[in-house]
Amino acid sequence: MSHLDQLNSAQKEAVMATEGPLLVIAGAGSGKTRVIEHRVAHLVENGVSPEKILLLTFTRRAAGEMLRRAAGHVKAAEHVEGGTFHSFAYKMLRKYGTRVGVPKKFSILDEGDAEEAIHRCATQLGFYDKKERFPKKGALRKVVSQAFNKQLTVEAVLLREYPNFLHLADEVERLRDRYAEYKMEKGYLDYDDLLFFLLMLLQQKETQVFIAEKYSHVMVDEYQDTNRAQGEITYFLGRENRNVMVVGDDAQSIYGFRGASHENIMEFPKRFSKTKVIKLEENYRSTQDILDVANAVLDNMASKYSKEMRSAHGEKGVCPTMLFFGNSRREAEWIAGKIKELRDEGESFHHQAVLFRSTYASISLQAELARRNIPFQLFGGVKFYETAHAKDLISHLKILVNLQDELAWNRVLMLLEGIGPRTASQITDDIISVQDFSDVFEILDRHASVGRYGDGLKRLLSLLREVTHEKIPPLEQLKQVSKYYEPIFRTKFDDWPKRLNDILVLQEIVEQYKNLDQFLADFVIDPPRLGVMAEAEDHDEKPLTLSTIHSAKGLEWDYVFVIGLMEGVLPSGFALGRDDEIEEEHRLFYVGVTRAKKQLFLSASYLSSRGRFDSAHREEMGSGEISRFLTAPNVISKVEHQMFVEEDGGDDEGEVDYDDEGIGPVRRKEELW
DNA sequence: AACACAATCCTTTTT
DNA sequence: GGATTGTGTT
Ligand SMILES: Nc1ncnc2c1ncn2[C@@H]1O[C@H](COP(=O)(O)OP(=O)(O)OP(=O)(O)O)[C@@H](O)[C@H]1O
Repeated sequence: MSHLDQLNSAQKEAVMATEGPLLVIAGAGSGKTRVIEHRVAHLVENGVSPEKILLLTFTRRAAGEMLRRAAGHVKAAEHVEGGTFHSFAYKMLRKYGTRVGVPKKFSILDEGDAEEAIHRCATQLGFYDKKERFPKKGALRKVVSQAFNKQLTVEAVLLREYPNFLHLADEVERLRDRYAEYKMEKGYLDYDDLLFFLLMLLQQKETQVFIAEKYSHVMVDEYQDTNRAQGEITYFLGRENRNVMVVGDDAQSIYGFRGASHENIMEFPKRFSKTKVIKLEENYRSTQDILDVANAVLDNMASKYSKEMRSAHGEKGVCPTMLFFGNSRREAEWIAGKIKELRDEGESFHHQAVLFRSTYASISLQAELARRNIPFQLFGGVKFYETAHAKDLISHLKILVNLQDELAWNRVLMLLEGIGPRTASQITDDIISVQDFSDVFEILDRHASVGRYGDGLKRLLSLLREVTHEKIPPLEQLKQVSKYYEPIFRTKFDDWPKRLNDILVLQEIVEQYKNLDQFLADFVIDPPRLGVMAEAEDHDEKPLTLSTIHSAKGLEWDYVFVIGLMEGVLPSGFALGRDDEIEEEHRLFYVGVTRAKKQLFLSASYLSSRGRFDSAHREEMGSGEISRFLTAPNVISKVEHQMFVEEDGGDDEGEVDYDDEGIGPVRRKEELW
């Protein structure tokens, strides 16, 4: 029982309340996740088998952290079940999907695949034949997805996001229906379908009974990040035995763009009668100096999240620092220098993080870190599984697993010289009408008589013959495919040397699988943790973290730098002029600030690195002003300011001339604002 | 029907 | 800056 000593009384109460619905609502760093950890340990110690405990949350990163921490106290706890809602849905639907009409074998469409599918549907419906411009696939996917995630009509989403296409609501709705049919016909599920069909499954009484037997306790972390579907899923998971605990912080709700809101938290006690509500009052993460800033930020928001946070240790700490630079390269130089300095004083890279609103805000810093040989790990931005070269290779593997995979075939064929959309579609249609490889070979053989692309098809044919000839391990298959792909790869990408390493990385990942099918599923649902940049690879030292604020949720570091605090960056340019979105940006800032344990740096630079290209958007991006979240009087009065501005104002395109001296900190207080 | 090049549009955060 | 759409050529 010793682990219970690591909890305060409110936390203990939550841990000991092992029966009945429970809502833990508390500010950042108050030990909510710790409650989950210890509740798992406590349950396991009291005889609950770990497989009967289900832990869920929305983001992969938070899920990983939660599972890691939950396994930390009692050995057996490493067998608890859980992950993201999506990964749980995938596992359930694999086994029981047919009960709700999901094809027996299905594969997952990532965003790019989904867009491709939607494009095909829209083309089939003739929406691109008309003279009038029809929204492009990316926009269409967004509308369809948002309508589901926010539970809105297509019309309502259009009104908000694409008012210029409002008159096309009927067509978009027809497209949505067609897309839904298409997916069922072809055995595809997109991310939203995972939640949709899981919910459908859980609505069946027999599933509820079965789930109640399989899982005695369900816990959801970061509950404010759940949207309507996920809230319903939680409800049905707990409906039979009512042992559901959700934890969250309404002030940290930052996924409004996909339909998450604090409503689920507020509604929880209504959905589950006799819910025990526990609030945690003390903050164990940050120094009081940091919390003072965080409290001020909370106070500035339109909604009143009146949770005054105070440090449990009563530790005052170091005053947060605000830094202002002439341009983003100077910002990057200074921050990289500071990080190095801290490391040399004994604060390892691993305990420091740089956070930003969107990945592009970190580009200068990435370059600078690489230049200084500082190892870092990047979270957010383009996912490995979304890069064109990875998708090319993966498509070949998908074919091997599912010969009817139309989208994969199309992609593979389009890579060949002389084959464009038209020919690719024709050949694909022929192929998916047959059932086994020998027939496919025959079809390819037949098409290979066309001189224009015959050679390419013959190469493909011989590759396929080789990898299907006998049972060979996934890694061997991938190696063959890579060899086949190499010449295509070199022609297709001018920057292929930069991408080459990814191909080897992919092989390393595949090496761990005996089963291609499993690999392909994991690759999209639970992608391997490899944010490790090439720069970091030959270091033994654990890397620095670079992360979007979204992906930093639930995590903490001793030293945190939040960069790019300008109007148009944070708050994002997209949010300007929309009150509800500004509010969400504000919460995002709050999340960033509350990641810091010991010291917090907040930085802004007058010109972003792409500032001069962005003339088209400069207006809405807010002309280089410091973020309103920072200039609020009650915030700025709680931080120390340092200015680093050169006499000439700083030219971003200047010659590369690194000079760590020369620009001294100029302490100012009020003048600038 | 495919391709190369030019003009034009759009750019976030996650699964 | 990249992605997509349009135009002219093969
Ligand atoms: N009772 C406690 N005594 C000492 N340290 C604690 C206690 N509770 C939590 N902590 C520590 O405080 C930090 C924050 O805890 P935790 O991550 O559980 O907070 P959280 O409420 O989940 O935060 P967030 O809202 O940011 O996800 C962690 O380092 C945790 O180990």
